[in-house]
Amino acid sequence: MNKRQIKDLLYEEVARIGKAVSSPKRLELLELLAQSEKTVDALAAEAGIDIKLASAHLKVLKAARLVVAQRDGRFIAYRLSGEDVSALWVKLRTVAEEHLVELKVAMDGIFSAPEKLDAETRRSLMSKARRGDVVVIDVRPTAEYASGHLPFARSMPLDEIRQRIKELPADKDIVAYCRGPFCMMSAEAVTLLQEHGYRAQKIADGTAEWQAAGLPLTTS
Amino acid sequence: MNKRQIKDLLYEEVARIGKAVSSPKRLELLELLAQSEKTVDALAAEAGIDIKLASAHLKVLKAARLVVAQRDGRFIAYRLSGEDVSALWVKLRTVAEEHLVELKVAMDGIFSAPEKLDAETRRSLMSKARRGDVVVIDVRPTAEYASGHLPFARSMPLDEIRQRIKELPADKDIVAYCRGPFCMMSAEAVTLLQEHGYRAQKIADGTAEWQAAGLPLTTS
DNA sequence: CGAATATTCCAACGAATATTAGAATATTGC
DNA sequence: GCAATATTCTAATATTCGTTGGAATATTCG
Repeated sequence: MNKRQIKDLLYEEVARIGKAVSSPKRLELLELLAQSEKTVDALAAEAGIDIKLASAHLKVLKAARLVVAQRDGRFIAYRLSGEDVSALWVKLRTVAEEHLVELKVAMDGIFSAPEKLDAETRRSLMSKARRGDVVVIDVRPTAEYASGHLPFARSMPLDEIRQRIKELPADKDIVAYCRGPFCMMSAEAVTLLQEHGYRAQKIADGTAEWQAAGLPLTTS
Repeated sequence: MNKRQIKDLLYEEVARIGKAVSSPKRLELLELLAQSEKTVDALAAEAGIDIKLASAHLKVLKAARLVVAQRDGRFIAYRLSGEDVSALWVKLRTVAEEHLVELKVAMDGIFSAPEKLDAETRRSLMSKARRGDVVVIDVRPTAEYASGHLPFARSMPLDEIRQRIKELPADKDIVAYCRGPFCMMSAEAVTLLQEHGYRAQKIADGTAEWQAAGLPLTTS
């Protein structure tokens, strides 16, 4: 084997990862799995695709070793094969946000731009949350919250906010987050809260972004 | 536009980046461009492909905004559109190295495994280099060295080592680096130096890895 | 065991992609 | 303006990929 053949082989292997992340649906599946492990039909339902198609995409992700499957009774649960996979998704999205004008305008135009956080903002958010000056709410489904959430955040799933809104203090700032910058749940939560007179805002970070920034999550 | 359509659009955009990095040749081109800007025929020659094909791949990378082209007289120089692109390449390769068994065995088997560095090792290498306890040599072509190199490293291109070997101190440890873990130049340099009685070793880092680890480069 | 559920496998189609060859374009230097 | 050089564009082909429908597999529950 000469140098050229060796190199071809090495880049070929890395391209397997590239190919795995070259499909929009697979990226969506990865982002969903970055929240918590999920079954095939849960993934299919959330991504709005047929179960067979979801299964096919998951097979590709599995072949690239980005996800692992585990049978649990009648269901098969998929999960990311490591934190680094989640970090790769964040990196891809960040590069896209940075360079693709089309994505920038899409995100600006469609829903109110989520607050991008820098290291300092993240730090100050945490100290305010620790002191109780702000209430950080995680509006994702409870299973995702349980799988890992921002420190000091309390679970308040989007579809329970209406009923449970009185649990929130009316005199404090409320900060909502969900699955990340592409997720619209926190925006809906903020609208809902503001309609009820709360001071609410959202942040762009989800747990994947938080972790990719080198900050710890809490698992309950 | 409903939520599903918006999401489809967003993931579609990110997948443009994914598609761009789904080809082995494009990854190789990205790694080459992470060293320094280069012309189309230089890239084609280094990657071992036809100029037309290189041009086609570069067009794809350009459409994904990962590279930018600038005409310089008769030549057109391509360069990465940002540091984050280089970081994306490193991330992809790292994920591949971590999860793909095939890549692990390929790297172990073919040439002696390069030393993976952790934060502590990098720090100690720099302080030894600063004190002059080790001599760090950059064995890439001079243009790449000029475009950015490790602090305290001196340029000693692979194909000049034979002639210039006496410039190196025989009583000190020599540490060679090149374009990264896939590049074989530092391994060749080490073999050459050891044959001449030098205490030489290589590290896996190139400038992209160094930078991705959050450490600064020097430009001359 | 047999029905129900969850998931995967297989086959097939059209769409997108990589690669190659040949023509066309843009710039430089005479 | 013309020849030389560097690069891109166009067209053509083989291959791969995404998606869908129907059949097959594995597990649980009665």
